[in-house]
Amino acid sequence: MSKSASNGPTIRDVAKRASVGLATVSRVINGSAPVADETRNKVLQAVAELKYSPSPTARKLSLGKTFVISIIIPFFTRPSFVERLRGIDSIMANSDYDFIVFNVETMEKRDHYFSSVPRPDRSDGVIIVSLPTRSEDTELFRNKRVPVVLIDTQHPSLTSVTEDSVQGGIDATQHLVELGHTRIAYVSDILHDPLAHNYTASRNRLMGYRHALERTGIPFNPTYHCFCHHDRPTTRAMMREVLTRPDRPTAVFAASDTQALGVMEAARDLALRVPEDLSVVGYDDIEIAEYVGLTTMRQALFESGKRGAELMFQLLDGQITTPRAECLPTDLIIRNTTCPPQHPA
Amino acid sequence: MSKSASNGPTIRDVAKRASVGLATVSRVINGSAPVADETRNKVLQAVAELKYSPSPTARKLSLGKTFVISIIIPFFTRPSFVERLRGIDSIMANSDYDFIVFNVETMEKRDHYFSSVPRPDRSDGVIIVSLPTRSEDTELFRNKRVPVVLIDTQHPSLTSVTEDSVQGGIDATQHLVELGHTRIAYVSDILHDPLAHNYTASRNRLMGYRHALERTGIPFNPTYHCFCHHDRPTTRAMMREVLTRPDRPTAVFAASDTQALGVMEAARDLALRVPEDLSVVGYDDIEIAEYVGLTTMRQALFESGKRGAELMFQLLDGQITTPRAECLPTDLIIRNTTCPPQHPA
DNA sequence: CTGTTAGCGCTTTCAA
DNA sequence: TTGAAAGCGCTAACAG
Repeated sequence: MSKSASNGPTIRDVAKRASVGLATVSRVINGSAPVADETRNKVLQAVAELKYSPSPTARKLSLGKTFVISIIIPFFTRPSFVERLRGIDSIMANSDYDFIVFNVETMEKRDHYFSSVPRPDRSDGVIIVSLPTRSEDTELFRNKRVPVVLIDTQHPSLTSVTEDSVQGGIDATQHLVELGHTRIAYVSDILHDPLAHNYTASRNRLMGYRHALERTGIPFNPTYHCFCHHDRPTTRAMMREVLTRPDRPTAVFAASDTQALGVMEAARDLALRVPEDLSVVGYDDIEIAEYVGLTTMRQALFESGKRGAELMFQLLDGQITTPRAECLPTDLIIRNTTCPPQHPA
Repeated sequence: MSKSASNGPTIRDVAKRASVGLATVSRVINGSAPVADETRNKVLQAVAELKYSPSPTARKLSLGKTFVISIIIPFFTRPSFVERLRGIDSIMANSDYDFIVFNVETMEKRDHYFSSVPRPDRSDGVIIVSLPTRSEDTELFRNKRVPVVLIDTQHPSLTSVTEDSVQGGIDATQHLVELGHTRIAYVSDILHDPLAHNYTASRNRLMGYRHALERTGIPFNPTYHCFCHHDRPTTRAMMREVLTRPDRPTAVFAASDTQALGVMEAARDLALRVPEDLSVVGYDDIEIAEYVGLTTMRQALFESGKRGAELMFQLLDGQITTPRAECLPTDLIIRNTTCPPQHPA
């Protein structure tokens, strides 16, 4: 027996009032089978009089669907993640589905959500943002038979939408190289922490960075790869060290705008002018980047969320059967934190 | 009959395997009644072997609960809203409840969500952030018997947590007055649009502003109340006009940091130095405020979300029976965008 | 302490 | 075209 109080009219009340069977009510409400006009009207009227609207929960149970898409996302609070979420929302809001956000800030949370969220009676589908998946994970997903789409990461057996971070890394570095810089630092998250701001992407950007360097004949200097926890104050502190080294870099490519801001703060602390004494390029093009005039790689953040949601619906419709990996472009937005070095090497 | 495929083991499978009645399984799982140790172990083992976990949907239907708290929030993407959301999440994540975010960006959406979301079979409770409620709305909520808590707005019949915006407006203005300013502008959203960034709060801050002015004997000058759509570019454009007026203000108090940034951009456009030529104080203390050294009113954004969620749980527990209105403090953070005017009046 | 049974509100065969 | 009835997976009386 239910604990709940009287919960508004049920389909049974409507049927009674319209003097029809309750299956008929269901039929007119869902348009799932033809109903005589006259009957339909009676039902519609009863619905109106009772202000009836069907119970989502009962519907779910009967249909064996949940009508929820779960989003597993780290630090949903950070600007770039928020933007992706907004893209997802733009599609979701006009559907029958609700979405539930699972915010991951620790490994335990990650593991917990990875195993508890993708269950057919919990979510009809799950979108995973910026969280690398191992094969054991995907195995699990497949067993549970819940469709999954990845945003910002990839896996051979899952459909995904990513930005080309390797190319982004190349372009950003290339820009600095063309300006004449040779002492170019790369600052990123801690690359061996899968929960870092952006584990996979940071690694890929590093690859792009190294590639761009190498093809220009600039040797990769490991001491120019600086990494720390992904936040402004930490980055600032770290860079204060780096920028006082005798061979301090004349340019830095940061794996995110947030870190780029930390770099600029450090420069300010040391009275280094940007861009004259130090060129800085960021990554993401978050809203504030424009305000501070930061040169940065723009990612299709909103678009990635939107596209991910669209792919999810196609998966749900059975329109996609084999994993599809989409890749979104990335653009260098040149503003005024980069210029040729004062003392070319 | 269900459309769904085989959905994993059910309570019945467990019961069968453990050779007990299915009520017993329910009892050990929920700890809802004493069970003999031996029996319990048999059940637990069966659960483990089958990797059984109960269907949330069925549970909901049976219990007449949804285990979801809905959040109705405008522009959840903006920094200050994100911060409140994070506060809500901090409490929610450790509960049995999921939360669903309904993002309001138009009046239609608002009305739609206000009437469709607070239904007992859709949400066990709803938290409404920064959206004014009329008595017709609260009437509706009461009829539906869904507990509601308001964050950042108030209503006599609902429990709420707000910041004291009037006092905040007073303090911000007072700071400017004490510095010696007399030509102080107030910039805000469009105050007659309930969907403005922050309808109620903007109005209250205006009251505080006027109050602080008046008690110092500075007459309120309506042309110093500037308002426009809540975003940086628009504010920038508007302020470019205002700051070229012959009697241009020497200080501005902006109803949000975002708008304060727009003001500073306008100043930059006109080669006005901040704070020497123009003092600026913002509101919110969003993350970037520190980076740009903005003097601003810090609100307990995260805290408000956290507190709101806590109140919701108390409501759900029946610990609160009559509406309670809590008010959070607000602090002036003085950084370096304010100083005495160059040409005191 | 434990099993049986009756719902929760809906969708969908199956007959009529 | 329509109604009766079964069943989705679970909880909670009610007996035993």
